[in-house]
Amino acid sequence: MAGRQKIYDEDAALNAAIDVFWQQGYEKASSRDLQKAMGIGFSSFYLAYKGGKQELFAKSMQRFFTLYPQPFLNLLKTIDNPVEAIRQYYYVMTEPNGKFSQFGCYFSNTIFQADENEFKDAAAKNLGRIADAFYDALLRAKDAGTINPSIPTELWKTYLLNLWTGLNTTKSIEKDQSILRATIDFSLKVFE
Amino acid sequence: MAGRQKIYDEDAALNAAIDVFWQQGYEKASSRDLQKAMGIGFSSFYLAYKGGKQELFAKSMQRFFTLYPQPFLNLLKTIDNPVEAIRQYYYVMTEPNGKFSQFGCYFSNTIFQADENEFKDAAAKNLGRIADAFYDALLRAKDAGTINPSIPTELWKTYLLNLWTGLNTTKSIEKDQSILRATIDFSLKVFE
DNA sequence: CCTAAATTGTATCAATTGATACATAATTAT
DNA sequence: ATAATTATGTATCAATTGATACAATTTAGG
Repeated sequence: MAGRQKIYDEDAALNAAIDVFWQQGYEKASSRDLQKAMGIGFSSFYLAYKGGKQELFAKSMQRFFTLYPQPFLNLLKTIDNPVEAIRQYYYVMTEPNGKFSQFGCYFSNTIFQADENEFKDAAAKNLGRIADAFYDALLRAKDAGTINPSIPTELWKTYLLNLWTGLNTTKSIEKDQSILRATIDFSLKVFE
Repeated sequence: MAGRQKIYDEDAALNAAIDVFWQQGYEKASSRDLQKAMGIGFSSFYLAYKGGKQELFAKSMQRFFTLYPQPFLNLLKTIDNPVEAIRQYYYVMTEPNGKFSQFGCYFSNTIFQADENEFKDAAAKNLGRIADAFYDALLRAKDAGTINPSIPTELWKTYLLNLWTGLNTTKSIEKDQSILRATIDFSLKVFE
């Protein structure tokens, strides 16, 4: 393995790219924006990501899932009261200074903003994985008698997805944090 | 008033522009795409819309409201059972071959896709106008004893907005029309 | 008819886009 | 040391963007 050493940190660069895509979306994030944020030039960019912006975005979305939803989904497996945990997860969309309320949901944004159907499908699949994990945790709580849902089992995933994806837009219309949280609370009551 | 006569129909051209913006969003709809759909050239385009794409979009969004939500909001004022009417309105998002399910909600899309905050705010305001009309109709029905809502009055608008804006994304994840409709039905039960 | 006003068609502009070419620099194996 | 290999910096490409210039065309009023 001869050759010059990398002058930049690959992980740090990818994390920087995630934030650029998160803020601007796939189409609006230009390759120059990305390179600037990643602290690298054209040559290093296309050497590391031969597929260019497309390849970078695919890896970026993959790591986003690993960084943000995945730890929570793992936690959810060990928790007795999933409704309360899910509520806190949804609350992050209402925190005025958080990345989620400012940039929105990475996956929902992608479904809206990306041209390539490949990315839309991948984003939808990631949201589906989250809904699946929510479903599993709630089903365990129901079987254990911790919760007594009044909503039919077959609607759980879509109902929870719709609450989350809705918040992603609604937060731009309704700025009052307490109203948003009250709407989350009310919507989640059907699981208690 | 001397001068050459317009060779194209202004209303038809604006309607064509609406569909282009609806399908592609403000940023992705290029001025050439718009001109082609409108059946006019550069000169006529910038003569009719001196503000260019921005002015055309502003007028397009205005007319969209007049063409689609407005007639329904007028109808809502004359109706005894607003919940059933609102349900049907929400159902359009689940019709596989309809413009709404294919292109999504014009206003929600704009909030996600437009760069200019001016357009995001205008889109949010339009959604607010719809929510206001829903609120008024439901309040009348409650006062008349037609419905017996179990959701606090102060959450009505946000709850209804969230259901609608959520569907705009959720329909891309959950393709089963019957599940989508069942979710709408279940969510609207709190007003009955 | 003729002139001023309004509309249209074509060519073109500067800026930005994603991406590549190519020379230079640094590192390791032989 | 020298060759092979990897990384970097700069210049540049073709395509597309929103927008303008300008001449040609059509129409109404005098």
